Amino acid sequence: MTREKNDGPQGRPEFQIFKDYIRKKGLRYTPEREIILREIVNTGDHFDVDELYLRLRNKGERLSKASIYRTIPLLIDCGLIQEVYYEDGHMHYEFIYGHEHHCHLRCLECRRIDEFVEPSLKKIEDRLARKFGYRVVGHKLEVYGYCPECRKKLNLR
Amino acid sequence: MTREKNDGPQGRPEFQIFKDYIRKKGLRYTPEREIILREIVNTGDHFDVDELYLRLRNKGERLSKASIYRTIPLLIDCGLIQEVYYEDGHMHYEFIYGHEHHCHLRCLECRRIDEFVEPSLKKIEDRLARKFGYRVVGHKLEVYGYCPECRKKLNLR
DNA sequence: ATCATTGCAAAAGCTTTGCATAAGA
DNA sequence: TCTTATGCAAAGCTTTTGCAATGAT
Repeated sequence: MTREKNDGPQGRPEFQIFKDYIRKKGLRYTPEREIILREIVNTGDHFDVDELYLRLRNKGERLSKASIYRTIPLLIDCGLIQEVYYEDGHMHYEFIYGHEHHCHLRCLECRRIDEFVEPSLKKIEDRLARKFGYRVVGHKLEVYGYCPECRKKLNLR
Repeated sequence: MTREKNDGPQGRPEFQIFKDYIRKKGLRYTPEREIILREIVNTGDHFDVDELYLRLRNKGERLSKASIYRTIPLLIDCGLIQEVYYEDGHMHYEFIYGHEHHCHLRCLECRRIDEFVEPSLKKIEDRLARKFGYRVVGHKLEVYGYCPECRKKLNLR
């Protein structure tokens, strides 16, 4: 019986990736680290430290914010999450493993965020790599403006 | 005799734009505000608060960091500068007035930043506007990877 | 038995703010 | 004269860090 992507929380590849990363670095796979990753995997979206901390607290988990701050660089380093943007005085992160690479469209008024896939960026990357001699590994595109609702509300074109 | 773009510092349109903005808002055009804008215009590139503050101090200008922090939102609001990215624990800004809209290509190793113009993003904006019903006003694209020098140094493809 | 990790509280660093004084308009 | 702006220092926040205790391997 082969393990599938949704074969129970611990069967998800994210946990194996994290474990392998931790072991390879000679670190330790602790309950706290697993709890943090599980919460990120389960809610599978954007998050920030404070919000993640409160969510875990409300579920009765007892762990410190310091542990979250110390775990985040590890999760970034093994490619499970990434920084998305800095706003309201703190960083916002996003769970990316297994998600098709996407970009963000954000409303400047209500802060709603839509996601979109833009395949042509691959070509742009290639062109830049050639033109500047870079080894390109990724990009972040954020398009901003006003969402349909706020456009109406603000009487914009 | 018509005023040209480089007809002395005070003849540059940036100052007029800032003055008009200040007046329109019922604020006051102070020496401190002008000194800050002049430094940004003259160095015409990326900057952060601390660096700008030290540069002005070294030139013998006596003004406080608080004034810089209070002036920045005004300069953003009238479109003379913009936030570029948050790194090393603080925000980085960029002087944009009169600069062709460009995107950034950054080296993850040495932090070098190259700029490039990518006209196809206009089409992407239009497509998104139609598809999501947004009124799109701008975008930020950052492509990252390793510059030619660091590629060699790190032995990357 | 080792040595990394945790929680806590303190420290650090950037940014904001309260207040008395200065100074545009 | 009336208000806004400035400088300073304190406060506010997020994030980092030192340390003793804990726990993974």
